[in-house]
Amino acid sequence: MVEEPRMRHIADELREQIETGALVPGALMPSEPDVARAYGVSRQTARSALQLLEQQGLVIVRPRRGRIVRSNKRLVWRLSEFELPENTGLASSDAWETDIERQGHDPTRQDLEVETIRPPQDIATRLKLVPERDLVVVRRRVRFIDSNPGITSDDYFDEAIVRGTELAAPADTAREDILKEAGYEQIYDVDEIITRMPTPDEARRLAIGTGVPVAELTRTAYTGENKPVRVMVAIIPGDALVLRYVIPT
Amino acid sequence: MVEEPRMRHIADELREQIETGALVPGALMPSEPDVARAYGVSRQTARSALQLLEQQGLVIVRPRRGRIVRSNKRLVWRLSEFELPENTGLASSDAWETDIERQGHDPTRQDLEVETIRPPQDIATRLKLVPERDLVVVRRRVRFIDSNPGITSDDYFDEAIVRGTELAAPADTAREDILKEAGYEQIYDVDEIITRMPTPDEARRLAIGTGVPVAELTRTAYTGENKPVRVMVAIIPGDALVLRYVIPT
DNA sequence: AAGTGGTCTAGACCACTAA
DNA sequence: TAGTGGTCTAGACCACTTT
Repeated sequence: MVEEPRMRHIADELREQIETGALVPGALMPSEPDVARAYGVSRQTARSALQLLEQQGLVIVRPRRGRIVRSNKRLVWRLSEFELPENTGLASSDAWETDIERQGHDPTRQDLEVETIRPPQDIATRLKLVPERDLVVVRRRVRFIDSNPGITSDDYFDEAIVRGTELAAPADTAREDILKEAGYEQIYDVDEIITRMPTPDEARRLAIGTGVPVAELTRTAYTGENKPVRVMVAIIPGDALVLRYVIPT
Repeated sequence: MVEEPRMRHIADELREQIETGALVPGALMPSEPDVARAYGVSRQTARSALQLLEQQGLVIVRPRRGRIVRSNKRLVWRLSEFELPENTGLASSDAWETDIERQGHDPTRQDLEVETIRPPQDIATRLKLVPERDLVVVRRRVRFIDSNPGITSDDYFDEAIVRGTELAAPADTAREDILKEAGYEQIYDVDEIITRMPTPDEARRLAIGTGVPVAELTRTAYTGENKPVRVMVAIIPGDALVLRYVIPT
């Protein structure tokens, strides 16, 4: 029988207290010195144990305040709700505000920033553009939930298409039919979802701690002729949302 | 100007080496003593710096071997491919094997385990069953990619429906029309995706290191009468797959 | 003023991997 | 056998939050 490292043992016991509800979401974890005293170990060992729980996503750290048990409540973001009996007739394109509101939260605050840039390689590939030759208009949004940063979502358009339209200017009232009026009707979307840890930059913009993964959702919109006309990249903190799709079989 | 902590500085420099390609995926990172010597810090500080990179998902740790720069190649799993021009007529239900094969990898090995149990609360809720009264048949799979554990996917069925069918026995050749023959035709799916860190148990089953998040995909299949007849829960390592959906607008 | 997590040092022993 | 990461101790100073 191999003896278990003490930090692991301590982490397991604390983990159990969280899972059984002895420590409820929002509660303060015992501090590093507390744990060190309680188990008769050095502060480093206590710290390592608590850091294991961070890695496992069970607690968030508030420097100089303490560690807090994470809540696992998530809001739902419906990314395709067509053909559902309960469908209320919304376009899925910006169900965001409706979704958040319906769940009792406030989605109104959005920071918007519009730029014209040379496309990054991956965006260029998706839009079938040439990085050295073509330009894209990018509309960067930080969407807030109850005044806290919720997700970032960046929309990319071929500059040659949106030049002169509302989409190329920092207006917030842009309707989705602008592209349609320009002769590019969006017929279908392709969504690609990956999971990873945030870059330091993303962690800062979204105000999330280390140990919170993100989902990266890339939605490419195509016309009937399979021409990609829009790429959206959303970075979603792992503990904020459920992504939901309804799929006819 | 605030002076930057040395561990952060070291981590930033190493991160840059990875991003610029000076350290390629698969390469060994400098060891803890190496970094300590190179920067004139204690081993703990060097270790902390390297652990920052782990948290950021840039390296994986092989205890007693070293740290290795992570590859970011991902395979694509198409979760709805209907109505696509290039559609080859596959059912989306088990596109898994086709998808993996088409990308030049081997999906054939699968470990299957079939059990009849009382449903966990969340499964019971989704299947509209009563945990104390009803039973479910669960078919647990570990699907391998090139002989390495790729994802786990657990299928849950109402025991009263599948009793006596192939789905209730540990056979691997179960076709999807078994439910249809029993009078429960699946008309649509609801997929819900969340992102989180793996439980210690999942990390073990999937042979992933700490610092690698997972996506949890829950697919609930419904009949035309909106009766849920099947729940699949897949645990997907963050660095293994891209989840893809095609959505008519 | 007391307490917190963040950082850092300078040691130590262990089990295992690779040469 | 040399090198690696895993664990652990016993100190220390810091900036900031809460009381």
